Amino acid sequence: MRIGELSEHTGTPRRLLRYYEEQGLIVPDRCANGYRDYAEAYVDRVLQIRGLLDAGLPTRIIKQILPCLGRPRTIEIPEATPETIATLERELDRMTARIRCLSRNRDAVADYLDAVRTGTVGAGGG
Amino acid sequence: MRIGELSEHTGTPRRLLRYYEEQGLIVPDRCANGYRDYAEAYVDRVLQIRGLLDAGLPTRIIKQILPCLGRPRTIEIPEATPETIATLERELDRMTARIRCLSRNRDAVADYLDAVRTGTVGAGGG
DNA sequence: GTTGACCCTCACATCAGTGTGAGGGTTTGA
DNA sequence: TCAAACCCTCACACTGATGTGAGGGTCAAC
Repeated sequence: MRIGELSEHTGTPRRLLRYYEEQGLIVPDRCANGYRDYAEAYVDRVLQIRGLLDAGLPTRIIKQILPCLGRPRTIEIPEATPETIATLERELDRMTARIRCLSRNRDAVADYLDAVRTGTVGAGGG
Repeated sequence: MRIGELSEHTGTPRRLLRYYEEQGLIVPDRCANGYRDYAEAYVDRVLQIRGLLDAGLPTRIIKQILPCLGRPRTIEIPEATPETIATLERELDRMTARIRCLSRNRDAVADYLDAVRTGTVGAGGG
């Protein structure tokens, strides 16, 4: 599919699809006329990229973790340099920390909203 | 405590402590000479702010969720305008989505690293 | 062969978070 | 009084993710 179609399917501006490519996150084929040609799988890939970006990961890191996602059975171990492994281990820790932080704060916000909705504050509601 | 001390305790550049203040995330007292004077509790607060920033939340949102954190028993319901409530509900959803996305990808990275470490790929390890 | 909807490559602009430094006051200690 | 180590307020600059537009090619429909 071409960039316009992918843009629609993923709700992502064309500009960003080109940007992700510039950052090496996606590498679409090219038609004879120079148009980008995306495989079907890029819909999920782009959605994943956007989710990770939204979660605070920079494109540089996303680029490194993308290769180990999506095909748990066909992991390409040979592609993993010791350097990449180290980066992944570091990022694994950071992601875990992020999840913990987000979870804690999410729960707190949820508790707050609960209290607001029931008009209750623990002080007895009055 | 003064800004230098808070900076040390939180590993946060002075510049950023001033920036967080500029964004309304923290509001230190001032000494007679104009120096900022931070209560002990700001250490945790700043750490929390940095965790949320790292998780992708912008200061604008952090500012809104901060008031409902830290004191689950003394929530100040009256401070919650309907607008704030709506924002919080929206952010709650987004945080949940972020957590899901991060968890899924975290697990995938963990699986990948596991496979690399055991030299196993399902293909038999080469 | 012209129009309109696509696509392309720049390239400048914006916003948030952060670095860095200029220019200057305060406090502490020799 | 002077120096060192703090603090202050600007203010410019960078990076990363994104918006926007200029200038121009491609292709299908008329």
